[in-house]
Amino acid sequence: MTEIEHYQKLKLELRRGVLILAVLAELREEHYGYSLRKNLLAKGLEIDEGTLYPLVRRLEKQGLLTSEWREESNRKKRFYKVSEIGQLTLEKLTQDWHQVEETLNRILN
Amino acid sequence: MTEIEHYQKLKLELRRGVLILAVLAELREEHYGYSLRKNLLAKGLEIDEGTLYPLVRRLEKQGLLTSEWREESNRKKRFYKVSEIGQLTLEKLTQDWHQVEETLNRILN
DNA sequence: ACACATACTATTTGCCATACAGTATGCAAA
DNA sequence: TTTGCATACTGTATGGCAAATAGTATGTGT
Repeated sequence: MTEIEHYQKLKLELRRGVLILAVLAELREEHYGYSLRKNLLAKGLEIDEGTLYPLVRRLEKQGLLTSEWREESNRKKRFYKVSEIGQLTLEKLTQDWHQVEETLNRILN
Repeated sequence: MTEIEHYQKLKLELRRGVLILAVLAELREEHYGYSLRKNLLAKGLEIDEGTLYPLVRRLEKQGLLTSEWREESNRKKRFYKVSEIGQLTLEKLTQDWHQVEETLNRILN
């Protein structure tokens, strides 16, 4: 493994925990998979389908969001939205995030 | 698994990628394992030994830091410090971090 | 004796990325 | 008009890696 590959891997690790939080936050408003992905991309977060779908699946299994098949524009799509528990979890995680942010920035100085 | 356990796990995920960056940053100055851990703790980042030691071992294997056994205060300790490559990687990752920070905060609003 | 200092490892668990694998719709060119 | 291509849209399998957990072990000062 080259240095560059190592670096890329570390960079991925950095994104990792953030994904869940981003998805939860974005799903305060209802989205289907594709639009969720596009929205996150527009805000600067690229996430592959093969990463996103298992992720929402996991979050749903944990009760943090709900999903429903519906037809829209002649197409069946699966719509996701945070549950109440998901909303609470999001709020707590947001606080945790700000703490992590502070701590790391303190260390980086 | 209960909701609380899920939450705790997510919180851990959030810390995850940050650890490497924190360790690299802290090792701009030389430390041995124990003092490294104490230092990070003092700055608000708790990290278990069982996490820290494999981590530094990994970073060393990747060439991001060097280590050396030395005696100090009648005790042999293993001292760690970032290498040149580690320093460069740290700088790049720091930029990446700030970008992640921006992106996530944008999504959270 | 006890607490603290110091270092290290094995196992378990879970997740992300990668790659693979589709269906359906609209539109343009042939 | 049908072939083909783009893009919308949704998933699954697996492999490798990493953090947490729960240990082992020795030394030192009080």
